[in-house]
Amino acid sequence: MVSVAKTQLDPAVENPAVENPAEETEPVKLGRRRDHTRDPDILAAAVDVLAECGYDGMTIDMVATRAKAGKATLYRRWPSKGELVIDAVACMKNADLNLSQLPDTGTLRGDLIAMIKPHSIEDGEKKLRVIAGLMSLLAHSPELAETARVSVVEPRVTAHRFLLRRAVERGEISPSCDIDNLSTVTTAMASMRILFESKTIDREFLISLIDGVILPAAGLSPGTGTGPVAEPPAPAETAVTAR
Amino acid sequence: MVSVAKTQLDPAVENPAVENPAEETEPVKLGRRRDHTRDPDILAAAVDVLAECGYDGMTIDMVATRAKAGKATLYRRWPSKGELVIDAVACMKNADLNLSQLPDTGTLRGDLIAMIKPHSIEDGEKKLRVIAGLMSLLAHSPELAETARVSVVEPRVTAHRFLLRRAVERGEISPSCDIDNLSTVTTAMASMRILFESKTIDREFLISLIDGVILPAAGLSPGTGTGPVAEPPAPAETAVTAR
DNA sequence: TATATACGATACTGTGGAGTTCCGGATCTT
DNA sequence: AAGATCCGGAACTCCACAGTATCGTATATA
Repeated sequence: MVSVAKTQLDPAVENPAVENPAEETEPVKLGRRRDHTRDPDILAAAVDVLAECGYDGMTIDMVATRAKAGKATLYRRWPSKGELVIDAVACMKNADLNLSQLPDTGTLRGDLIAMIKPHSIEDGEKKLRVIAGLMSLLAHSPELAETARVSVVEPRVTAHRFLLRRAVERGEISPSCDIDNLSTVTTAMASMRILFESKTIDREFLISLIDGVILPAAGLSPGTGTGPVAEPPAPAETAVTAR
Repeated sequence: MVSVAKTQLDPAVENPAVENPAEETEPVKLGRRRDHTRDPDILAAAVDVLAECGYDGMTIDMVATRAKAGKATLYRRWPSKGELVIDAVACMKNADLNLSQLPDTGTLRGDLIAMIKPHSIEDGEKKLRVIAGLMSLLAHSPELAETARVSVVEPRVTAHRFLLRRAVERGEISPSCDIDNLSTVTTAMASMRILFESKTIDREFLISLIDGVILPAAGLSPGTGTGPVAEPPAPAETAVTAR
């Protein structure tokens, strides 16, 4: 169940101007052309339904109705429910976490706190609910699992890794820190909270993770302000290049 | 879908000797009696199928066949698929993590490492796969969500919390440590790894969590306990016990 | 022995949803 | 204009599965 996604990714099939000489002959283009401006609406509707009902609870009719489209329209664009879902999950990626317009406050704690934004939290919760809804498929569909990971988990972990590496370069924390694990902790703990405990993520929880886990594990003791108040039990031996 | 579980928990309905005077009249007990020694087999079969196929992929026939039982037998004992699943999830709890026969090596690191057992890892992975298979239901069934949490997450977090508290009482780590978050980190990270990354849990990963996250966050530099230390990128100044 | 229930096995019923087809109308090419 | 394809909408087919009923057999009470 659920095989390969290709729609949305191969403009040659849709664009009349492009023709692959060695490809299967795309004979002509006659009649009314497909309105691709509707694709995002349909995919967004699919994401909404996925978040609410999960994969098995979602029906094509639900998606079509919510997108104010006909069922046949959906099947004209995606060959099956599974492929529609794969595209829907993949299109969740966009979001906001652009590689390097991340906060740069000068301290790791400042950066981590600056990443706490209500919009980002809400967005993350919804995406996690989508993942939860199709989690039973992930074990049997490595492709979907990878798509989900890249869309939801990967961007957040990458952002944290970036901030941690910069803190190392800045000399704020030791290079011997376990960057890989530390950059995953917040996402893992937030996932646990949403998926298993049915709680929501709030600012207080995220700050408790920063001050109670990440910063101490990085060798920093949390200060009250934005600045680093390094006061570990053992004196830090690393080169303290205060920015 | 999926309502209340009561089977297995009310011996009065099954035991001929017990009769509730104000209850519904249990008239008599005639004919062949139900063989309750089969219950565990059926529930175990249900857990197996759940782990492999998820809730929606699981059929009653699969469970009956695997348990070498008849479909009617299952419906004689559980009124619906949903209630069977609730009981199956609840019966995963037993396991091994008895409250206080946990390791006591004298050091936090020793205790945490002593908790790493192949059997426990394998058991945890299977249970997580079960949870993954019915995760889309958890959002709509708080009862099932709580049952799952109590069966899978709660015991492990509680065990870690116990070890951390003992380390505080022992004076090994500071009472100001964020015990609640730290006792959840390992389970959260392991869940992330299995559910999102389709990786397995191994000893190396768990030790890297202990030495890279938990102990540093608790204010301990790794190497004070027994056993090998996870290899950090930078030269460790601690006693290098090359295994 | 007569009666009643549990057992595994199998056949049956009912329903919900994936996927298909057809419709009247709109939009494109030639 | 003619023909082809799109659109939203609705009716349709097909099938898998939850749940029920039945059968021959086994095990219980009275």
